Amino acid sequence: MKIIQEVSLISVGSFEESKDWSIIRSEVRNAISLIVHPSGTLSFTINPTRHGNGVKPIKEACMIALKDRFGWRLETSINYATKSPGKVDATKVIDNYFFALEWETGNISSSHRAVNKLVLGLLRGVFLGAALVLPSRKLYPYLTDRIGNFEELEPYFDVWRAIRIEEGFLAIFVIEHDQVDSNVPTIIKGTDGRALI
Amino acid sequence: MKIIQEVSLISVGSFEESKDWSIIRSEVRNAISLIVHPSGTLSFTINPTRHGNGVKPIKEACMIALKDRFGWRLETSINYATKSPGKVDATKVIDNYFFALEWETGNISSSHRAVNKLVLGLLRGVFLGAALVLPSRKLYPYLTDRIGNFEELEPYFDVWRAIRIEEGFLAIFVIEHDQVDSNVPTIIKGTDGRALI
DNA sequence: TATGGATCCATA
DNA sequence: TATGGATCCATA
Repeated sequence: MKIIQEVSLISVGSFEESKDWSIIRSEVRNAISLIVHPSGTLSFTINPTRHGNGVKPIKEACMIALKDRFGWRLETSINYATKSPGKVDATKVIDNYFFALEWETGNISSSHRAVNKLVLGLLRGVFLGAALVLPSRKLYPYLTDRIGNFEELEPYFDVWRAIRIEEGFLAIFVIEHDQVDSNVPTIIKGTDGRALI
Repeated sequence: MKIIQEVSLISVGSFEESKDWSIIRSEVRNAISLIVHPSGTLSFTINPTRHGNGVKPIKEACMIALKDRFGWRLETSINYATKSPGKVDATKVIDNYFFALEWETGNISSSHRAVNKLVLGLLRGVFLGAALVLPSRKLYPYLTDRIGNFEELEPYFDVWRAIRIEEGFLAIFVIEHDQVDSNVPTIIKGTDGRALI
């Protein structure tokens, strides 16, 4: 899988220039590059059937790489002191602080929650930085309908940029397939939502 | 239907003390009170089957009342100048400004988008004020699974309270059934999502 | 094609 | 019971 864009949605303070971010960024880039399809190949080729590919397996390889190669923790429950929202997909601990990563291939509305959650962690000071990974609009049509995608979230960026925060960093990685090929198998869909009809 | 709580999530400026808000508030309260089930009765009685009631018809009566009795516009497309997100459920025009209302019975993640959208309208200055209507956690178990509900959104309030804004007002109305009765029919579900399995 | 939604799933 | 998600629908 390739990264076609990186956006610093929130960058207050020096984290963006830190060594920590430089390392984390390269780990995330590296892990994303390890997502291939079909398995056994060296790049991510998608069958261009509209809404033809499920999203569940896509995240796998990236999460495994973050965990096994770079020592991240997966599905971390975050304690925000009081009433805490749930988990984030992956975290890396740096000097007793968390860097949090959310992989967003749920519904686009779920992407709003994901960003809100990362922002909350920054506000509470439990995250030093955070990142969201989501598909480009070019990949979007081939995946389960209404999956979160960069272009549809972008009009809301001003909301998060208006957050009053003392320190915090939030990056967005936009991912896309490397090639299109009707001969590769589609990615299997789960039984969620309305899949069984 | 009854309103069990009203929260001023954002209140910067004088809108909350204005005559406009006093009128709009009473219109919204009035419209919500007109939601009944089964139809023909005088209150909202729900069949307490877990996940047994669809949400689509619930909004109906309220929207019709806002439109027919109080002159609101439904499904208003909002022009936020540049890249604009879509529509809000209902708007009332006051001195060339909009008051916007979102009725949230989509997935809880969709409630995040709804608030983000209202906030964006406030930031852009196209809304003078805004309101979100959503079910209480007590009503929640009887509706389609994972519907937006107040208690699950509440942990995120600090995110929206941290928005840097010069002027704006955002209220949340929490609604609930008046009675529970196993003898009333369940509210019909649509064919959306995974309904047909 | 684009956007808000409605529905049910998986897992702790 | 609680939470993040995955899936397909309806409509303009």
